Order: sequence, then C-alpha cells, then structure tokens
Amino acid sequence: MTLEELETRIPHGKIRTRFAPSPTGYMHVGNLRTALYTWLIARHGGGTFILRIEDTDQNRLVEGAADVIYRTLKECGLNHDEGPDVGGPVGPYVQSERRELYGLYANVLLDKGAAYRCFCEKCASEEDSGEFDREDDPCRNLSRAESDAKAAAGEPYVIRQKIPREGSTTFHDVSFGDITVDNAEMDDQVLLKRDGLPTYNFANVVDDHLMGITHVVRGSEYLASAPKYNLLYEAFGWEIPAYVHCSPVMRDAQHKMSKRNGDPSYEDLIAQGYLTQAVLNYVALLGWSPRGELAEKEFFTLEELSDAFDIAGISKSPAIFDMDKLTYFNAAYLRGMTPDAFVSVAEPYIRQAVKNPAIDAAQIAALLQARCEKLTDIPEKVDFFDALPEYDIALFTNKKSKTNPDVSKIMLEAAIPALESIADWTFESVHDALFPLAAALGVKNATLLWPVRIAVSGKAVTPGGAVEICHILGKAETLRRLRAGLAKLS
RNA sequence: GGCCCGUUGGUCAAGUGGUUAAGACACGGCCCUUUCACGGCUGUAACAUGGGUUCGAAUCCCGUACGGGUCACCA
Repeated sequence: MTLEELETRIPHGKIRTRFAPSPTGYMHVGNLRTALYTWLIARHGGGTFILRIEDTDQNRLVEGAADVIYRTLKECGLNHDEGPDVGGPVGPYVQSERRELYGLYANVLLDKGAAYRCFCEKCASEEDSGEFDREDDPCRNLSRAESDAKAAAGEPYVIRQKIPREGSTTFHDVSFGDITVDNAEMDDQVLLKRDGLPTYNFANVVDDHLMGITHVVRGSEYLASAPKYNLLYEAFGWEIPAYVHCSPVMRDAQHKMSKRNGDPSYEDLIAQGYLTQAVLNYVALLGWSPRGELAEKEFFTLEELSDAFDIAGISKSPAIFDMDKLTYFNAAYLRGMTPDAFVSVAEPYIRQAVKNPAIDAAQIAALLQARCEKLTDIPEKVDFFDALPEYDIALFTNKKSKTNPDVSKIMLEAAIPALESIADWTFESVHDALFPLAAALGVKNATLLWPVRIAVSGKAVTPGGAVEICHILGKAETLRRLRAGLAKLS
C-alpha cells in the first residue's frame, strides 16, 4: 500500500479513541481504567472505539496474551468497533503486522531531514546514559549521501529523531494543560530499531495518525516523551490529536500498583470474589469524578457512565487503590442483584462447602445476599449446613440473650418436643412453634432462639437466625442436632 | 542529579476569590433485631508549608518541603 492510499483511508469528523495495550498476559487495574476512560470518551461522544495491539517488543511476546485482552474487554462490556478480531477500515490492528509501514514513514522523515540514521554500536546498560552527549554523535551530521552509502553497504543502523538543539517545544494535554520543555532537554530518540521495528513512541504517532485517532488516553508515564511527539507531528505536517494523560493507580503513597509487587490484576480480583461491575464502577471513580448535579452519585452502570463522563473530571494526582472501598462497592452490587441472579453467582461457592444435595442452595443464598462482601466469603459461612462442627458449650452463654448452659438445657428440652410435633416443616411452622413457646416460657425470644441456633449450627455467628437454619436443615437433621446439643449440656 | 508533574480528613474526592469546606469508604456511638449482617440516625477527622496579590484566598503568583514520573534499540 502506498503512503497516499494509507492517508486516504483515514476517517475524519468523528471522535475516535483507541486502547493500545501491549500483550502482557494479564490486565492491570491501571490498564483497565485507561481502557474504560478511553471507551467512555468514545461512547460519550458517539464515536468509535478501537483496539490496537502493541507488540513491537519481540523479546516480550507472551503466548495467548492477546486473548486475555479480548476476554477482559468483552467481560467488562467495553466493546470495540475496530480491532484485530473484528477488522475495520484502517487495519491491520496489530503493530507487528504493520512492520513495513513504519519504515516507510521513517524514510519520509529522513527525506525531510527530521531524522537520521545512526550507525553507532548499541549502547548496552549505560549507567550514565543521561550524560551521553548526542553532540558527539557523528551520525547526526552525516551527509545523506554518506548515510545512504553506509546503509547500502549493509551496515546496521537505527533511525533517530533529529531534535533541534535550540528553542523549546510546547505540548498541550487536556488535563495537564501546556507543558513547555527546552529542546536541549530532549534526546534524539530512536524511532526505528535495529530490527526494523518501531519504538513505542514512533509507532504510536504513526498509528494514531493513520487510524484517525482524535483522543489519546494513556498513562502519565508517557507525559515526558510527549513534547517529542509534537515535533514528529510537525515534521509530518499532521494534525495533533488531543492527549489525555492519566496519573497512575497506586498501591500506597509511593508505589504504583503492580503485578510484580503482588498487587492484584483484574483477573485476580475476579478470582477473589469481586464482581466485574463493582470493579469497573470503583475503578471509574479512582481518578475521575462526576461534576455538578452528579457530584454525589457513586453507583453507575456503564451506560450511566458514558452519559456522565467528562474529561474535565479526570484527576491529575495519583490515586491510591483502596481495597476496602472496592469491597464496599462489591457488597452493594451483590445486594442489588435480583435474588435469582444472586443465586446463580453464589451457588458455585455454596456448593464448595455444602455438598449435601438435599440442602437447597437457593435458600442459603437468600440468607447470604445481605451478608457477604465477596463471593469467596461464602464457603466458610455456610459449611455448618453440611456437617455440624465441633463446638464448645461455652457458646451457649450469651449475656444479651440471657443464656448459659443451664438455661440452654431447659430451652432445648422445651424446643425439641415443640418442633417434633410439626407436621409440615416450613419457615412459618417452625417460626410459629418457637415464638409462642418463648412467650409461654416467659422468656425473651433470644433466650430460646440463641441456644437453638447454637445447637443447630455450632457457630457463634451464622447467616440467618435459628428459624431460618432449622427450616433449611429439615426436621430430621434439626432434631438430631438439637438432641446432640442437649446431650452436650446434660 | 537535570527536566516535568502533583499536594483538601487514614483513603477516594466536591470545590474554580466570599461556603458553617460537600459526599462516600474506613473508624466510634445509638436505634432496629432470634446471632451476624442489612437498614436508619449520629460522631471524630482535612485545605503540606512560608511569603506575596486582594477588602477577602483551599481557589491566583513565587519559594520551600514532601511525593510521583522521566532521562532504553521497554512499552
């Protein structure tokens, strides 16, 4: 394809954003947030969201890593309109498949005198690379004829950007504003590597232009290299897109969240029992907040987010990821589900602990819905349904319920016959056997119900109370456990 | 170290020269209650710091401190 053909394919007039991850095999929380914001800008403006895979580092290829990206975006509902898997007008969407194209554009820069071939040895592990003075690089001032001759002779080289020595460059970022840097501060960065593949910085500029990207959303670690982009755009004579740099998601005040430090990635969070929607909702608010009317709103669906999203609400300072608050969102999402929806997500976790098929997982789920923050909390909360744990009679003592082993013994002795006489074992019938009994015994409800619950569960804390648990356990198992409790107390 | 950026309660944050400086999480208390939760009410807690500018600064300017980013043929 010729340069002209490439240029004529570029769509104009509509917002176009892109998420451009490099396939590492997992999704960082920060990356997910970038993807979300990028998607939101496109959707808010009725634009197009593009997925581009940046795999120009041949040393870091990870098998199947792109699939993680597709799967995550899909799970999160961040659907892309163009991308490697769905195609589109400005493909290919994988950088390694665009290889020759970067060389073409690097040559354009060579012709314009905005770049030069550098034949120097690769400077490996240069401790003082900051002091490496380009002024001394003879390649920068090589004549075009000499440069061509060396290249033709097969000498390996990289192509570097020729940054002016004088003056300064002003770069504009949507949230950070104007940033001016002296040109002398910038180095002649490599555009095309020895292997012919572009560096991140060069591939970005070329691809963003060729794909008609209007808003570039990325991490603030790229802010420092951004002024060099302006020089590149100017040399090409291309229009500069709007840049939106986002500050990092931190683990604490001084460390970015990172997989390497053991911080959870998106998929780790899911495995820890968090819901996709809760993670998205929380992450959306980590570094962005709605303005005006919506300033106090905190629960958003994706659709509500795309209505409300406004670049001006993006924060410039780093935000610390707070697991407690994520947990709060998760608990709220869990509670907000319809009972049926909750059963379907909770059942696998219930069944991890409750193997007995006679016990109804849906009934347990109903008790759990307001009582679990993460799905992974479930198994240890419900294991007693399967088997009565060993417990100490000290559990029968509870001050507020006015119970102790002696009182409990009397209560169980009264409860057993009352429950035995029930023909149709339902929540109501169990309830109606116990509550009037407490009244008849002249004790507060808790005095009767505490020992029953302890005997039937063997735990100080349970999801649901005595009536609920007895009902789920069934008559036979309830009576068996109550008698066992009574035996313990005798 | 040079350059760039940032700084409102423990955390996320609203705020764009005049407010009793929101709200949420976490934490404490109270209520509800068959345990625990849920729910309701309520409390503690903040403008990093020093100078300006102004009748008036969380908001504007300068310095300082602290934190982050960057200075790769990695992205």
